[in-house]
Amino acid sequence: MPGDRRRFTREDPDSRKEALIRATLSLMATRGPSAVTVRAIAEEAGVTQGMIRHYFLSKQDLVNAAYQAHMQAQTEMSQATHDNGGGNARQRLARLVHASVTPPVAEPMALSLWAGFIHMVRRDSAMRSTHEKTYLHYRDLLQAMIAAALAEAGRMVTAEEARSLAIACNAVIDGLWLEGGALPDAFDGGELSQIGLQSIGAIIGLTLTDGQA
Amino acid sequence: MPGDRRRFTREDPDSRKEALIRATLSLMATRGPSAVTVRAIAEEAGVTQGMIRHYFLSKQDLVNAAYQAHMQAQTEMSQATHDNGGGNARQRLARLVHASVTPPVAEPMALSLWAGFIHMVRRDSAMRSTHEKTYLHYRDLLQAMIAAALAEAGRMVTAEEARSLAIACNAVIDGLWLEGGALPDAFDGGELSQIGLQSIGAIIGLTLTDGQA
DNA sequence: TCTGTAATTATACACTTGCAGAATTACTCG
DNA sequence: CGAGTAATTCTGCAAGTGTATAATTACAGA
Repeated sequence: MPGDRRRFTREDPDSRKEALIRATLSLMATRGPSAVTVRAIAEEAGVTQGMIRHYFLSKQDLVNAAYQAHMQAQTEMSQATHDNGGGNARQRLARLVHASVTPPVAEPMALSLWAGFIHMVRRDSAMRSTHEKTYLHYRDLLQAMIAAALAEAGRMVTAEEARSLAIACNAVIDGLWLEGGALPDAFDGGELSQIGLQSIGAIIGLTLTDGQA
Repeated sequence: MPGDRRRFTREDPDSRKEALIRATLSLMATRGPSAVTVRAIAEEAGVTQGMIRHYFLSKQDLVNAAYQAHMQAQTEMSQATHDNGGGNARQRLARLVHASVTPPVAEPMALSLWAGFIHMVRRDSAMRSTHEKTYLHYRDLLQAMIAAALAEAGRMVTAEEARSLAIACNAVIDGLWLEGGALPDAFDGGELSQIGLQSIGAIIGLTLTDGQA
């Protein structure tokens, strides 16, 4: 009998891919890597499982695409924070730090995603390359902003010093991001941001907390 | 015919459990959560899969036990660093920081383990409780040592200040631990330790790097 | 040495997994 | 309107999963 087959409409290939990627990320974040099955992805995306291999070479290929999409989105979020608005270099650095340890960048789901992907990153060279590129891109951005803020205050630093400072500040940010994501209830609202600004200020020798609470 | 069945010797229950736990951790660290199957665990431990349910209620029960064993080992490692040797509070703090961002605490496998467990931690309340306890234990230790080092230098801080400093220093340590584990080849030997000591020194306002390279 | 028993192995089962290909349907173009 | 085609659904499959239980074996104590 006709009609017992599920109705469907043809959609734009890009929007179908995007739906599958979104479904993959959602499952990975909320229920972990073990829940990322072709059937679960398809259900979450509102299609049948055949679509995965129709639009991607394999499930792993879809997962890789999802990872890249996630990393790109994260990069663009921090980039936007960096570009937007005026102020001097010191104020822009403060904004970047603040944005990096508060939602939507720092949230439990982002941490879950990161954890879910990290062991694939170690084995898959394409994912590893994406990973390193994203990480170093962020750190370079941070290093440039630190150097600019210091120059603004009349302090010139060597590239080597700037690198060390960037690694240190990046560690503070990553650490707070990690702790906020792992124990979301252990910190007051704004506490992590406040601590981040103070510590990074202390490390580079500038005050970043004026204008804050 | 007799003899086509695999030979075995009866072993101490504790050593069998330990072997299964070690196998679980090894698989989780090297090949990720998806590789942690009853058959793989059994092979790694040199037994047949029946042993898992003979010594544990379920595979999940074994995984929980492995997580607890790992966390306890990590705690004991930092505890040992803290207790050992003399020196003043400032020097002991420096040793703790150094130990926390160098092997065997900070290494790629430890990061993989952490990532593999973290999404289970979110759902399983027993694991979550272990997680929080371990984390807060370490942070309290750090906070006490920071307060002691400051007191030694004649600076008294309120509990609130000490808490903030401990969170910040913990973030530096976690961040360096994370970066060292995620990109093991991106840093020179001793670089992370050096950066950690300098940054934490800057945050709390003490010099921790004398006697270092 | 022999027997009892618990440790260990081996086998079976129901279920899930990723993947492949056939069947069907919605839309495009003449 | 009617045919072609590609998107989508559907069904099946071999391999792998955790668990349950039966079959065997090593060892302790009489």
